[in-house]
Amino acid sequence: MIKNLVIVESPAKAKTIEKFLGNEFIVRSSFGHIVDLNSKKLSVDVEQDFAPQYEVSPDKKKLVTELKKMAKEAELVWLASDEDREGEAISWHLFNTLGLKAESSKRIVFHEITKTAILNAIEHPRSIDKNLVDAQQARRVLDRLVGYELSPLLWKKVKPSLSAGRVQSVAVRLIVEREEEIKNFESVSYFRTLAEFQIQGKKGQTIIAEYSERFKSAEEAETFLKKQVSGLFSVHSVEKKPGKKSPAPPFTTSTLQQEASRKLGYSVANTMRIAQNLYESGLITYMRTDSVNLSDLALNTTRAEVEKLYGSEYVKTRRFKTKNKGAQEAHEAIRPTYIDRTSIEGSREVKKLYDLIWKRTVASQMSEARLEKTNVEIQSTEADKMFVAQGEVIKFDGFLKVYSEGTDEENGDHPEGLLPEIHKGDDLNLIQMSTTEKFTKHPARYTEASLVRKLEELGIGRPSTYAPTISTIQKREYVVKEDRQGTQRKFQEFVLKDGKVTAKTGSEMTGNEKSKLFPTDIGTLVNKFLMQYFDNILDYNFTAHVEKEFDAIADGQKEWNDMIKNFYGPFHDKVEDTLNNSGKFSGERLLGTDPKTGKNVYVKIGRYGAMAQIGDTDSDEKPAFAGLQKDQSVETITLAEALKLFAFPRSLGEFEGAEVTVAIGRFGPYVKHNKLFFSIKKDKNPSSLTLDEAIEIIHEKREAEKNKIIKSFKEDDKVQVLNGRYGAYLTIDGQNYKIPKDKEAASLSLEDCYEIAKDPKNLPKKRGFKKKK
DNA sequence: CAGTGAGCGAGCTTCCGCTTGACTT
Repeated sequence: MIKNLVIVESPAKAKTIEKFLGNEFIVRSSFGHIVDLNSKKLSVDVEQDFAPQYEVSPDKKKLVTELKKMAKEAELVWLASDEDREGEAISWHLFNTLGLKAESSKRIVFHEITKTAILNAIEHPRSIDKNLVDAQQARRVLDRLVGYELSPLLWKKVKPSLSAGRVQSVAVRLIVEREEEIKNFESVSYFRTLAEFQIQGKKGQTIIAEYSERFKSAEEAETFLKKQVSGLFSVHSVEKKPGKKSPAPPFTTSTLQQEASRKLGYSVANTMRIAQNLYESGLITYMRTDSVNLSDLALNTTRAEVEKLYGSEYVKTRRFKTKNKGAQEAHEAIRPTYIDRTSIEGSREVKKLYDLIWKRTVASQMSEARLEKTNVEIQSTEADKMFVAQGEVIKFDGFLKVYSEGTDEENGDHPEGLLPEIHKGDDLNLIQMSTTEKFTKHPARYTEASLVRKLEELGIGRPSTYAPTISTIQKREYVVKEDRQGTQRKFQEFVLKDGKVTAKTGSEMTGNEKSKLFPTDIGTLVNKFLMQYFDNILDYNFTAHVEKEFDAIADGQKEWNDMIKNFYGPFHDKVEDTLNNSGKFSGERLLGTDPKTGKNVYVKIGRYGAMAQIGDTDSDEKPAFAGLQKDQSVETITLAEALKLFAFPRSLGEFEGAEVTVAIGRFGPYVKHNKLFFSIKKDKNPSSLTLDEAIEIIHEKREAEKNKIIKSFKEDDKVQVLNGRYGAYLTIDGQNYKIPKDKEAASLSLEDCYEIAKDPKNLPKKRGFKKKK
């Protein structure tokens, strides 16, 4: 007989709480939502007040059966899902699905996993807040209607299998628009002037200052420098001002992702995987949170730790308030569970992330750094404006002590950090002055992490969806994350030294990009389509606007079905109208005419992606088609490049009595020989590939094939033991089997292989998600 | 995995948020 059954959302949380509660309580987890709308259908009854048709999620069936049984046996069931919109809905679904009764179930909430918080929650149960549940239903239904009406429209008008949604489509829009800004950006050059002086009478004491005017042209810059040949320099003013710096608040999901990207180079998904690992080992608190709040327990232990490690002058207890409006704050900030664990065991990447979290948490509870800022103005007898040098000296490091231990570039020594002792009226000797051409920079492309920051700022998406959203827009091929090589750029420079001005030119790399998000042709096209017909949903304020309505529903001021009705009417009309009254949206671009045939040459997005086309679709003759290559774009491809694509398939000659051809397929360029395909690697150009090179590619592939075979059998050539991406596996007549862990792949006999194939356990499991293409 | 692209039509694709494993050839 179970006395008390407590249900929380996360199994790791269940384990911890069970320890606090003693043996009259059993704690189980729901693993998040247990019911959802069916993914194959709309599952919203538009005619019946938008009634959602919930089903137990397929992967939760077994769990629900177990929980049902336990709930029946228990005297009291405590619904302890998170204290936010989704959490309230989870409790409500548990109540309905498990068949609970009001008199034998209670709803409790806590937003930190400490003994006091839990015991306090048990003392103050409440009932399920149906208004909050309704706000969640509105959110769920709205997202379903938008996603499941817009996506099929895209399948018809643009390309199959595409998707659109309240969150992902705005993420794509941000990236597309940033790229447009960059394309339209006109870089302007200017000249920046730096001078190095020596303080008279003080050997070796130098100071570097910048002239406070930037010159627009090389002529202006050169004239200025020539004038300075006869200049006399002295200190016009020295101003010292105290300053201070305060630590950042503890981590939320979004700030953790940003910092781990900046300082450790982790992708957003990688950070979350490692954090999950730390959480499950009990080393950090929950990693999907929008709160910067620390529990009293955490504040106290951190204070003690700071005092122990650095002394009492470094202690400053702070409570941070979240500035983020959409925050629901069901959890604490991300922090080490035990702050006195200054380091942990594990892989390098796990240790580094823990270290980052530890430092950020500790620093947040330390005193501010005190600085002294110095501003020196230097005058020239030959110039109207001042040369300025700025210095910053740390008088008391405070929280910076913790950061300076790591490899943190942001707080590394600034060259202007230290200024020599200098006074008003000091005379200065000019050592050297230079004026260098610089260029204004276009706005930065998004990284995964900076995109998350922007989404959070707009209140779009939640801690649990930032990483999946970024993966979705890449999976749909709306955006790609990649490195791109920049170009060399020349710049001019004038140097004044020993009374002479010399002109120089230099060259520098510009436009190098590392792990940045670029829109693809299809991403750009889908965005254009959605902006044309559904700009209200792509509006950066759309989410903020509906969130206000969800809040009104949660406050009981609005019925959720009314809200959905008001939205759905015009939205659905627009979907229907677009469906019936607009043609295919292919982004077609006329490049020119084919010199051979005189026919028009187009590029556009088709059923299988970007393609070039010779001839008109409505003419009697069927047009010729050719797919674009991976690195080509509908936006930038030229007529000559497009025409080249039609030179395939191209015959190279004969090899071993069969024709060798080169062509470009769905997966890039390939060589075909004897009905076999051989991919051409990126370093070779298919347009200029020779027969010899093709034969070499064939030999390489054959060699690789040979190494792939661990074992084959004369008696039955259908049976092979092969080396795959995930280790050895067995294949019989095209069907693959796993090799049990207790068997050695290389020493399998033919009988062993048959034996393995008999056991259905060794069949590869079907993937949980859909196959690619 | 590799011959496509109009149109015919079958059958498929798709959302956001809450949570972990299971497991890929």
